[in-house]
Amino acid sequence: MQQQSRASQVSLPKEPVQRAWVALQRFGPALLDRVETELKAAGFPALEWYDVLWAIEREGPLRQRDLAGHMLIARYSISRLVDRMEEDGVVTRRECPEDGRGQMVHATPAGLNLRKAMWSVYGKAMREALAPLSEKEKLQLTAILTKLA
Amino acid sequence: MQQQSRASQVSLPKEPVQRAWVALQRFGPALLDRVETELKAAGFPALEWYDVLWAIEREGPLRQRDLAGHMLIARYSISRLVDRMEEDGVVTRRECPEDGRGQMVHATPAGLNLRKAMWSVYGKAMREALAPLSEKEKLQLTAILTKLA
DNA sequence: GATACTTTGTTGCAAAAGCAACAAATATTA
DNA sequence: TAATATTTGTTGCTTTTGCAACAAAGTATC
Repeated sequence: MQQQSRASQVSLPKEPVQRAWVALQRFGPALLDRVETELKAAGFPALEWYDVLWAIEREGPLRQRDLAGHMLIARYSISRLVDRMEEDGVVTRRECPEDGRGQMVHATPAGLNLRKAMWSVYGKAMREALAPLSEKEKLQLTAILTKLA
Repeated sequence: MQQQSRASQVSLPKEPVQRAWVALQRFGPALLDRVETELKAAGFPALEWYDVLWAIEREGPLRQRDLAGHMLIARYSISRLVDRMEEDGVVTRRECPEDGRGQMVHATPAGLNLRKAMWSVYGKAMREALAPLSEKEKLQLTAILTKLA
C-alpha cells in the first residue's frame, strides 16, 4: 500500500495475547511494506520474485509444488507468478523427468543477475528495517516466531 | 491463500538479521492466514471488517482518514472497503460537520452484532494461534515488534 | 482575499488474488 | 490390473488491489 503520511495511532490492548497479536498483525506487515517499497522505488519487481530466484539458486531447479511450499503461497499463485517471470525471461519451465505432471523451474542467467541486483537493495533495506533491534533481540524474535510456525 | 497440504520446508539462514527477517516474513503471515481461514470457514468476512467495526466501536464514528491510519492501509482501499461494508449494511457514511471533504463512518446495529459474532471465532483463533508462547514470550514479542514500528 | 499547496476521498483502468472446476499424472487399494 | 483417490498444475470468472489522475475542501503564503 505504501504512502502513509499520517502517523499510525496504534494503541495496544492490555492483555498479553491481544497485545502480541496486534503487534504481529501490524508491525510485521508494515516492515515488509517498507522494504517492498524500497525495492519498487529502485525499479525492481516484488519480493516474491526474489524468493523464487533465491530458492532456485540455493537448491537448484525446483518444482512449482516445492516453490509453493517454500513460499507458503497457493498453487495457482505460483503458476501465474512463474508465468510472469517466464515471460520476463528470468526463469524457464522444463519437463520433470520423474513426474509427468511436474514442471521444473530453472533460473536463466538474466534471473541470476536480477537476483543479485535486487539483493544490493533488499539486503540493505532488510538490515535497516531490523536495525532497531540488538543482535540478542533478533535471535529472540526468531526463536519466538519459530515457535509459532 | 489457505490450503497448504505440504509442510513448509523453511530453513533459516545463519546470520541473525536474516534469520529474524525470514521468520518475520514467513511465520507472521502464516499465523494471520490461519486465523483468517477460520473466520472464513465460519462464514464471516475478513479481518479488515472486524478491524473497522472494532475501531468504530471503541472510538465512535471515524473518518476514513483515521480508519486508514489505524489499519495502515491505503486511502483508496478504505474507500472501497467502506463501500462494500456499507452495501452490506454494517456501516453508513455521513457528512463530516467540520470538514466538507470528510466522511464519518458509523456502525449500524447489524455492524455491532457482526463484530460481536466475529469475536467469538476470532478471539478463540487468536488465542490458539499464540498458545505456543508463554505469557512472558508474548510480552517479549510485543516489545520487540514495537521497537520495529 | 487571491494564489498556490496539501489533504481527503473517489474512480478508471490494469494487474493480481481467490474460488471452483478441470485434465493429466501418479498412488493406493481391492 | 482395474477402479478409486490424490496430487499437480492450469484456467475462466469474479473480486480485490494498485496506480495514477482527479475534484473538492481545506490550509498557508503573499
